[in-house]
Amino acid sequence: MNVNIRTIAEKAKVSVATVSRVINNSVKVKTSTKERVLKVIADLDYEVNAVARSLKLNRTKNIGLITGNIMSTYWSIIARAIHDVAKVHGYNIILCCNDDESPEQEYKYLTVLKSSRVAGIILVPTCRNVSYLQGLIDSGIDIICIDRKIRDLVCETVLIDDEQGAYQGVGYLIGRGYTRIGIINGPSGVHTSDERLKGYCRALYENKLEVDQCLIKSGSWKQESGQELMDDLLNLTKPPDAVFTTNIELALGAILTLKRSGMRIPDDIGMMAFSDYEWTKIIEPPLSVVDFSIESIGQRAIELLLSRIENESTARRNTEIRIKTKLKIRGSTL
Amino acid sequence: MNVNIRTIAEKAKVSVATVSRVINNSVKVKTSTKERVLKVIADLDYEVNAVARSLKLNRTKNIGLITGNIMSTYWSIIARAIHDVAKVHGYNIILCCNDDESPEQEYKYLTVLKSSRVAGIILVPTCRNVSYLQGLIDSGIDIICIDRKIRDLVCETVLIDDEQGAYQGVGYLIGRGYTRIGIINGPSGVHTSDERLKGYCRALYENKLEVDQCLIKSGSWKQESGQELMDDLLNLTKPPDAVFTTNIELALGAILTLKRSGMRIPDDIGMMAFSDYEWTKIIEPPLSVVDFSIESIGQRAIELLLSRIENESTARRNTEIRIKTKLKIRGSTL
DNA sequence: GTGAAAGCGCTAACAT
DNA sequence: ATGTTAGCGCTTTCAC
Repeated sequence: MNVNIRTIAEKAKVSVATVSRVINNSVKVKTSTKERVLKVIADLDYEVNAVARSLKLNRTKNIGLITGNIMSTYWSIIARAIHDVAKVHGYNIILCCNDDESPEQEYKYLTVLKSSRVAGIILVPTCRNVSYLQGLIDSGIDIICIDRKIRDLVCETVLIDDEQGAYQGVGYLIGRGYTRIGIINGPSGVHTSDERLKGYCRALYENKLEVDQCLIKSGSWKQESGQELMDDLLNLTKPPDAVFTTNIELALGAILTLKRSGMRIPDDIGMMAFSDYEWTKIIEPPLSVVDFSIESIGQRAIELLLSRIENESTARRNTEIRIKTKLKIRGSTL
Repeated sequence: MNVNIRTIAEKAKVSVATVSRVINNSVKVKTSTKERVLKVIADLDYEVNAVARSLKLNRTKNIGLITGNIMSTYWSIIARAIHDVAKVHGYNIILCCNDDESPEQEYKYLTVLKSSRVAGIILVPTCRNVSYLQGLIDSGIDIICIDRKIRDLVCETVLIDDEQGAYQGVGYLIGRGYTRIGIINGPSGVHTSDERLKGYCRALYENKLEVDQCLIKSGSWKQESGQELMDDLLNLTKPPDAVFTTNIELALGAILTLKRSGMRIPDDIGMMAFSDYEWTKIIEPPLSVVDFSIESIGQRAIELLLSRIENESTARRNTEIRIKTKLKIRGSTL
């Protein structure tokens, strides 16, 4: 027995329109009437039916977030940042995890979110449904991409300065005297991996070091992958004297392998990772990293999105925000 | 220009009722008609408006998850497990983080979720809005509590065997010869902390060791708290010879303090934590823990919820599922 | 097997 | 300042 706007109207002896006005504070309502209505609302514990309101307005207060594996620190920090800002503005987050980078899953999430009339979407794109995405955007759905830039897509995007970050990190290793530097990377073909690899290559190139394909390893973003790829590097005829891993899970796996093989960091091998996390400070030696503000990605993205939503902005913008990186040197590098 | 069920009906020369029947596969529709309708739907890229459907049915396909800080590994694993099962059944997750255990925030989330007609709610309760919660449950909203049992609330609940877990862990420490065992705990008054403390006390008691209040420290669940409380323990006239931390963030903080003070684990001090995580294996020495399947909590909870939702179960059940713990002994204990 | 029509709870244009 | 009413897009009862 749900109490609705009509029940309130009857009890308060006003029309439903007036109740609606009171609820929304839209038009001036005589103070005495307003108070009477509010009293009835309080007495009956009335709450608006958000679904009905959404149907009428053709828009919900929900924001879709299509992200990677929420169990990974990285995505969870971003999700949290988005959640917090959204909350302040009265929006809920619908969480969609697509950790295996599946374009089909992405497509499905997008259609479901569209069908449920979300106010907007923040997306970590697989970069495969480009024309579908452009269609959604052009049809007026507010979408912000994060973490990856899609060439040929007109869409506001927030990402890390991946190339520059890797360049800094690898450049530092070179400066410290390492000459055979391996890289343990995510899947190739993915924006983030490709950009970080570019930075790695540029650092070598500018320092007149040869790029040895044997030293370039790529796999999934997961810890197990870090373990295996580090094994591969160790088994090389000429193994590396330093390794750069492009995320923190990969670093975890790599270090695990190194420990098992009895290699000493940083003497036998130097280690540096892209992205910092809490446990990097308590391991022995503490890990040197390319650091950046992960939450900024989420914050900038949700701010961008909310400004589109609330200003009913419909312009086809192609903004690109790049979060800066900076080195944190600890004990894992000479 | 949104295409709706009426557009489809007109183009397919049928009534809206028939279109609805096709969409929902509800009643038998003549094959030829059905195909004609499906063709139009495909041609026009029609998708049902989930909001309108929800208004009619008075229920959405969204499930509210009110949890702790999603950035903490623990909650993210649970959220992920819930998400995955929900996805298979066609439900979305609305993520609500309440990491500071605020009853007001919890109340607000509950009202918002109710107002947006979620199909059900999975809640990590603050244990403060008990009568309000009972009201919601009795009014027919399906709610599953996780991680904490609320006395006097008739509600299906999934939690860890906290008392037993702590008992096991502390019992093991005692068995290894430690006699002055400190505990770094979460906030007192919270079910989880209290239960784990009980287990700690029981282990001491059954082994004829005195419970020294100086050795019982409680604070927030966060890393910083672990750092500070470990400092306190170290500054005691008679510091502990082993420490049991009741979650993994606290362990991280405690270890950080230990490292800074030059204490050696496990010789100067033994360490054991409640709950395992990946990095526990790469630190030196690897951490001994009381382990349990975190995702099981989420899985059991969402299964319980879905069975209530889909069977339209309205019984006032008081099921209590407890996840079992088991020791993982590594190098941080003698 | 199919259609007509009521109605879910709300907002907003229009009328008074 | 307030009331009347149409209609958002859908499901479902009832009638044929």
